[in-house]
Amino acid sequence: MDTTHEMLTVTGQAKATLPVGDDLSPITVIGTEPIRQSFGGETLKQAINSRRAPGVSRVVLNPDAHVGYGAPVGCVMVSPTHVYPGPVGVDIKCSMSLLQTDLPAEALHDAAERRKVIKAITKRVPTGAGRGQRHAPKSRRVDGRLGFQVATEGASKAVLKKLGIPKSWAEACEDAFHLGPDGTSDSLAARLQWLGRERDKLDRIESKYRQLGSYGGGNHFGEAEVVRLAGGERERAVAETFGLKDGCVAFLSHCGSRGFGHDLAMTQFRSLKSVFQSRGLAFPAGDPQLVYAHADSAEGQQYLCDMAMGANFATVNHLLINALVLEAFREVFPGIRGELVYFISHNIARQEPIDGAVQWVHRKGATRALPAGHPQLAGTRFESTGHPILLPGNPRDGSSVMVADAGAEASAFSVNHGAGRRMSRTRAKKQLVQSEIDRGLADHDIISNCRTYPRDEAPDAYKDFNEVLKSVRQAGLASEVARLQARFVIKDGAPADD
DNA sequence: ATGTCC
Repeated sequence: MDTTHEMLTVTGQAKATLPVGDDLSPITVIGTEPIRQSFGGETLKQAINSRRAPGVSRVVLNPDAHVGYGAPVGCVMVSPTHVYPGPVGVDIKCSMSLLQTDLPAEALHDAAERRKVIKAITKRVPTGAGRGQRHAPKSRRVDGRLGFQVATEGASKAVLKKLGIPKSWAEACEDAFHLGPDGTSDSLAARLQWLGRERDKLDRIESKYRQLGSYGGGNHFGEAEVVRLAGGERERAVAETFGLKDGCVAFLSHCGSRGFGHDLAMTQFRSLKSVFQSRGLAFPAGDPQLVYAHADSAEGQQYLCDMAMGANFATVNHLLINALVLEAFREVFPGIRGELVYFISHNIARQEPIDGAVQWVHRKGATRALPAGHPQLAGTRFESTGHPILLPGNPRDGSSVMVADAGAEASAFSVNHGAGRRMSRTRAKKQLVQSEIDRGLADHDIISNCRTYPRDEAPDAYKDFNEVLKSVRQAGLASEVARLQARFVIKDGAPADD
């Protein structure tokens, strides 16, 4: 145990605080004892740096926390005045989505049937860096004009119609579209036109539009699941509102804004860094990755435009993937129905009422968790339940659908975004044995599109998901509504021969 | 996360 761990003051079974000095309120730490012990010293240092950074009013560290870009992945950083691009992250609006079908789980009993669906999906939705639109039919080809519309309008009626996405799915989004800081999409259009002219600022931007409807690589994935509803009466009622169907197949996706958002984020890091340097400003804790802007400054407004456009791209990317996945399922199982349960981000800054004031809530690898009655749910179909929280665990131990409890206020209305890394990619590749990973998944009758499962993405490269979920429950943040059991996984990796 | 080192 190092010095920083000794500074953790335990305030509940799964809650602690970490003091940061200078009369600042301490960091809220969520996690059972074993989870708190799993935090590395560098992770805690990044959390302290974030809390001490200018304009920051509050920081929450979640059970899935690990080292990130400036701030830990798995943290919430709140500011009434400042925006922080690093703590939004390089994959702007990286998100989870869940598609519920009415296909009974038994239909996927035979591996041969699952192989057919895998093939139908990978034919439509590519994986891997730089990949996109390999076999998109003309009707769904994203040219410069449609790409521009996607970036500036998000999931508008016109965009959904052009891409053949059901218009009702916009209502199952945390945010279906993002406007510029002036409250219009005109500011986004102006900004995008300017970026398009500055070739050194955003190179070959139109080539990135064609990645719409693709997964990418790393920890992104698509996964067919069997839905198992939790036992409680209240949980059953909530599951019904969410549209979850016990014993039926659902499809969970994890991806973000691909090369488009990446380029916008990297361009912002570079330009804000040079603003700091030219003005002789010090980086918070000396870390350029914690570069920031006042939300109402010219730089802040430009960042918010770029974040909004990355977010719009990520939103339509997810919705298109879900439409293509449903189409793939229907190729194998004609006539089945599918509805989007929810689409929710874990890399975004949003304005929300926190501690009595509207503030910028930066969720970096953290999921919004608004309980029943929260003002931002007024008028939505989740007003009286809270919205669905989609938490990927790992294919072996499952994933979870949760709903926020009133206690979520303690964590700035946020929970974790998954299990969180236990070991670095390098360590995982060195330490984990390929044959054991593949056998472990085979033992659970889980197949994938990969010949061998990526070692750095193996279940054991991540923290114990059940301990993470226990942390969330014991801290009083959220309750489990359903568990998702993986039947097959789509990931970027060596393709299986078939 | 990212045409994973222009």
